Amino acid sequence: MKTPSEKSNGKPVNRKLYAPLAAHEVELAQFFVRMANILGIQRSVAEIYSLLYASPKPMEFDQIQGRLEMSKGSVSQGLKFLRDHGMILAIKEKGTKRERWEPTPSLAGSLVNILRSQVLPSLEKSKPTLQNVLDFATARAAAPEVIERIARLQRWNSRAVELSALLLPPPADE
Amino acid sequence: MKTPSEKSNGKPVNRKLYAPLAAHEVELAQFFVRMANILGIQRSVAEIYSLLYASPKPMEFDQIQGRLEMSKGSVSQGLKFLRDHGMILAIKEKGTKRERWEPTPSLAGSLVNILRSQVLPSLEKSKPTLQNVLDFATARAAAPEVIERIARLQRWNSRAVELSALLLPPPADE
DNA sequence: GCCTAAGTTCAATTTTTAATGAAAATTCTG
DNA sequence: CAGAATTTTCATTAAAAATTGAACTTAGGC
Repeated sequence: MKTPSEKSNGKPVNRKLYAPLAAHEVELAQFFVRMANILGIQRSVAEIYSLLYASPKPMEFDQIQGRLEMSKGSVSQGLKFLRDHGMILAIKEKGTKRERWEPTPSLAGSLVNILRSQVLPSLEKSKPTLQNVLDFATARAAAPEVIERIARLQRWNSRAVELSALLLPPPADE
Repeated sequence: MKTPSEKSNGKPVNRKLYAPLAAHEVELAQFFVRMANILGIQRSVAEIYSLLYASPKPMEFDQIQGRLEMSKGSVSQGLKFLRDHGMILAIKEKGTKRERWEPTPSLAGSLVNILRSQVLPSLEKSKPTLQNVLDFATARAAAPEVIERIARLQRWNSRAVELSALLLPPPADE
């Protein structure tokens, strides 16, 4: 007969196998969640990153899932996001199957990656939109002050795109 | 007998009284909604601002509600947000009861106000949190590299707060 | 000072976004 | 290359956020 700590396949359930978060881990997560909110990044991603950030050694999938009591799906998606944005690195030891994860050394670099992917696309997408608006408004003979306002917006947006591209240059390789 | 365009109090319903949005107004709203997303501001607020921005003259409550086909509650809350962040100004003409609204001349100033209220508080709230984390971690004799990471985070945060306070100074009066 | 028009508030509802977990896909390992 | 272990995918569910509208409040006109 199976104990409650076993699934039908005999594999032990994660619950209770991993230590609950320590006080400093909880507070650090609060910090990262706040920062993530500003950037429009979801809580689960911030929690994963925070855990890795406070860990003295790289962590593997099941540890992350167990200590955060989070679903497999969320861990998988969270790690994917962090990987895609260059925020974590895989440490692959020979002889082991599972990968282990740690934060990339440069948090600054990670931030730049995030900003580039979260903010720049919106700015760039706006260029043609604003040109359209200006064309429309001109064609309909809108009030001159309105046309001037829109033109100002367009100049702003262009400068913002240029500035961002300068501050957030794409990585040389990849 | 009442027509369908009248309510029981005899006051005409707004529907059909106001022109639907023109193409350039729709596209401009898309632009402002995108920018609002970056800043974590809701769609309805962006739409109201956009409408005022594209209007050659100040607009009153009912016009805004009618042209955007938006509820009274949303218009009221949206105008409150825009007012509170110095993004719109009330034009009060003598002899009229209703106020009319227009965007403040300086969009740059408005942006600064938004950033100050949306971003700064998170940065500032983090200062004590990070100090706590550091204290906790030290007390538990966490790994030195973890302590170093957290200390670095704390220095970053402090500098971010200082820099923000510098770039986004509070208005002199009010 | 009453009455009505104008605007605000907030509980209920709708919409949007994030998390879950079972099934599918992939990847080592023997 | 079979088979198990690990991870990913994605339809479903749950949670969070935004919107609505009716009741309430406030401000002006008479």
